Amino acid sequence: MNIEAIKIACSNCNLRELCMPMGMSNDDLERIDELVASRRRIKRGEYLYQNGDAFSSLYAIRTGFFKTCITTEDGRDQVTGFQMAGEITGLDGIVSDFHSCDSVALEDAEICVMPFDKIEYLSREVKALQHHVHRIMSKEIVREHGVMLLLGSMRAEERLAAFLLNLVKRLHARGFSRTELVLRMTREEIGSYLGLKLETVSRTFSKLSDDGVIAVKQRNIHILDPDALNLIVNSQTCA
Amino acid sequence: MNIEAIKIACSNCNLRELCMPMGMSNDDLERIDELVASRRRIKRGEYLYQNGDAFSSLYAIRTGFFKTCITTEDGRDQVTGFQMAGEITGLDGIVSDFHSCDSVALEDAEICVMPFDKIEYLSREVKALQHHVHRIMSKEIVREHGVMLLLGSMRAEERLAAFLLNLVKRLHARGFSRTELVLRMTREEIGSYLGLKLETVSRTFSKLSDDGVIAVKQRNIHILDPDALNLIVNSQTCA
DNA sequence: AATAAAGTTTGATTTACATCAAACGAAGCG
DNA sequence: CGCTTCGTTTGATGTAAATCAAACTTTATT
Repeated sequence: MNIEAIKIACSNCNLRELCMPMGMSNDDLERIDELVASRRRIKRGEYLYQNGDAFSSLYAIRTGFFKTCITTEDGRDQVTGFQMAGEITGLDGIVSDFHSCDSVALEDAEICVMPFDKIEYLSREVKALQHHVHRIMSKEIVREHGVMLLLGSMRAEERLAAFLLNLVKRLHARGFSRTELVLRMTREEIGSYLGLKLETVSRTFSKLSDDGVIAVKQRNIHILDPDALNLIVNSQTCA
Repeated sequence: MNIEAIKIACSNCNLRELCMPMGMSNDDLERIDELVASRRRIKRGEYLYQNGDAFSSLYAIRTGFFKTCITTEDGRDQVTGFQMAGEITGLDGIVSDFHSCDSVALEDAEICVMPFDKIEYLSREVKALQHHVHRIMSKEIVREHGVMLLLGSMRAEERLAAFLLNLVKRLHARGFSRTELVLRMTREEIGSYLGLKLETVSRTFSKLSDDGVIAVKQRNIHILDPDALNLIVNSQTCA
């Protein structure tokens, strides 16, 4: 085993518990290491994949931050998600063998390329991996249900509160603060994800700031009153 | 092989091409028949599964029409999808072993129960089934991307037009008319799915009807001008 | 068949967010 | 370093859809 092999082994990766199944035998762990064919560095603003690209692999994010978005013929644009270290992207390509959205790096990033035929091959051999793949896809479906609830029935302030709570929760699971976060995306990208215009996002940040719920310094957000933020999400004003 | 066995065999099912992988050997086809543990009849208004129920199976719809919806603590309700014959429901339960939404029959229905451990077992043996399961989940993810676009950036008229076109497309794939459809859901359920209030849905139906694009008689919809309907979806007025 | 309940339509009014507009601040570039 | 570009904030105004309300239609119940 040479240095290169050590470098790209999932079994040594500190993100393993986020993107790989847990509780496997050493034997299985070794096999899983075969999954990652290569690593790739993506600079800020570059595409990991684009709508129309042939689908070949899923990607595990090692470092950096991505957005996925769909663009329609008539120029409409919708951010469908934000992905961070330890998360998997590319699932949209499986159904048709072509990607149907764009994945863009919002900061310099490094990803692990996992050829999907390898994933399917190993999934047939390693039950834990098979179930893990199923869980990842189901998790994405459930996440999108939540976004539908947000877009379908929440007001601007609720949407932004839910968004911030979701981000900080995921960051906390990665060892970051429960109350401090740095936004990697613009107000416009937040707005696209939340079905709002950037002015509304900006105004809503100001409102939450005025109310003493959060402190906003550019893209640095400090959650001053987590309970208040939770309350905003879990109780529509009108009921 | 007795009569009962014939009755519940996927290999004889006229919906096979919709919910099962194609191009399998007879050998594999026979094994797939093991998937369906039982059939279940669901009356209109009854739950197929509910939020909090233990997850054990995916369900293939043989006849009837379902909605899935999530309900929050504060009483908000969001319809996340409508499912018809040949479609699979229950995917939300995989990630946590519990269902996170409700599935409700909108008309008397019959479904095939496919225990998920059987699916995983057979997926390890039959490549075509494995890939089929992956494609079904990816397809659901891509569908939800479309709903996010709809909820995030379309106006009421565009949303309803997109909704009708999607329904009629799926119905046509099942041998029904390209221009006539019967809505199985209320205006309120349509509104919940589309992020609109029932009054807005009703008004938008009236508008499309006044414009001669569709004819509305209660829940019977006749698409008079499919091109106009397409145009409504594919060109936002303001650009 | 009578009555109640559920669902739908249409009108009047309100409102949350979009749009238009301008100024300001931060960051990238020659 | 100054200039340009990009992103953000804030204000004034407009509008699509929500809300409130009432009449009407269809479907369920006794």
